[in-house]
Order: sequence, then C-alpha cells, then structure tokens
Amino acid sequence: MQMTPAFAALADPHRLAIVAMLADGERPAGDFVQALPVAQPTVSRHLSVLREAGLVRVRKAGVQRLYSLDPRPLAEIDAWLEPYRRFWSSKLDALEAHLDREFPQ
Amino acid sequence: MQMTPAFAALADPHRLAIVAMLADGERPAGDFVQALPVAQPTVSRHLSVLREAGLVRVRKAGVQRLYSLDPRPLAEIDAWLEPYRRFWSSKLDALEAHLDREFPQ
DNA sequence: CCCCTATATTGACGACCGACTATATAGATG
DNA sequence: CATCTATATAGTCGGTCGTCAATATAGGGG
Repeated sequence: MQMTPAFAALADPHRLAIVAMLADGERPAGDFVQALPVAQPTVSRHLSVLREAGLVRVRKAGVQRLYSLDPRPLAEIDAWLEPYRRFWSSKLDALEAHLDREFPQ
Repeated sequence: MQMTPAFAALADPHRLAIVAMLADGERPAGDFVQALPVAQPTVSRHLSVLREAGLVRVRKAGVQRLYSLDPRPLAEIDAWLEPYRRFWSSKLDALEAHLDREFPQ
C-alpha cells in the first residue's frame, strides 16, 4: 500500500517518457537529455526521483550512467489493480490478453 | 496515453483510500469524511480532484452526493502496463491469474 | 597533466498542493 | 418560513515540485 511514491513518480509526463524509453532496455542518461525538451539538470533530477521511487536502477560505465527499468513498483501497481479489474475486464478478456501474449500475431 | 492526471490523483494516500473504499460500491461523501483523518472541506477537495481525473462519478440523492468509481482511468493504467508485464509476469503467471478469477478457491 | 565530456548538485524562483477556518448553497424537516 | 444537515466554495498558509543557470565531480583522451 506504499505505492503512492510510484504513482507520484509516474505523474510527471517527462518521467513517464523516461520510463517508456526504458521499456526497450538500458540507456545512458544523455539519451533522456536529448529526447526531452528540458535542461540536463532537470533530467538528472527526474532520474533521481525515479531512482528514489525504485522505478529505475543505475550502473556506472565509465563516465556514463546507464539507467534501466526496475519493474517491481510497476508490478505492485499491477497487483493493486487486481480488485478493480472486474469493473472492466470480463473473464474472456483476461483469457484473450493471455493468449495474445502467448501466441502473438 | 494521457494518464498522468490519473497517476497524480492516485499519488495522494487519502485519495487512494477513497478509491479503495469505492471498490465496494457507491458511497456518500460523508463516509469519506468519517473515514479520513482530515477536515470535511479537505475531503471535498480530494473528491473534486478525483472527479476531474475521471476516477469517480457523482450522483445527487437528496442532500447527499453519492460517489462511485469510474474505472476507465484504471483500465487505461492497466493497458499502459502491458508493455512492461514481460518484466515480471511469466506466461504461466498470466494463466494462473486468469484461472484464479475464473475458478476462485 | 590538462582539457573535454557526461552527469550530478546547488540555489533560486514561481507554480501548485494539501491542509485549515470560515462561509455559501441547497435539500429535508418541523 | 426557520432551521438543521450534507456538501461545496473561498481564502489563506506553509511546503513541495519542476524548472533553470551556475557550478561541482569525475572519467577518458590528447
């Protein structure tokens, strides 16, 4: 139930964009500076917030910092959603979603 | 993809508690005032934020306002999570989750 | 060594947030 | 109508947030 930090971290569009970029894999901080329309210190601050929320890990590689997704808070949100799924997902929907992942295309 | 308002609305613990209470069904605003350790106008403001985020609907019943969950933003979050599920859920997990809902106990 | 590059930290500033008290609104009830 | 009750709105205050420019740190390459 302490997932409000994760929600707070995801509540900013620039941080959400960083998380989206990390879905494809590890990236150096500079990638986000290039991709986002804000100054480098601002990106660094956003990365710090994501770090404190546990959403990203960081690894040194020479002078670069390689960021990657830590999915645990997202998994917690996924679990938190469970009591609400009955409001929109029929059981057949759940089966379809599973099969889509199991046998894509 | 415009779900940052939903994340922002869920980032406050009192609002998260309101959403949790609404999982059981419709409730008058007074219920939240009684349940939360904050003053009535503060609760009213939180309900207003949830309304603007589309997370709750309100219906007049005499002098009361009956609030209920609008699950659409939560469904959007559920859909947004999809690209990340591969990070934590094996395909077997997805099947299990489905079966748990299909055949509880 | 010196400098260039990548990233973090600091400090400032305006905007916004969550809280409160006080007040307004509006339906119910006598 | 007078009044009580349920809820919303207004106004204020202190704290936090997102941003920037300036500076610090630290690794790599000449």
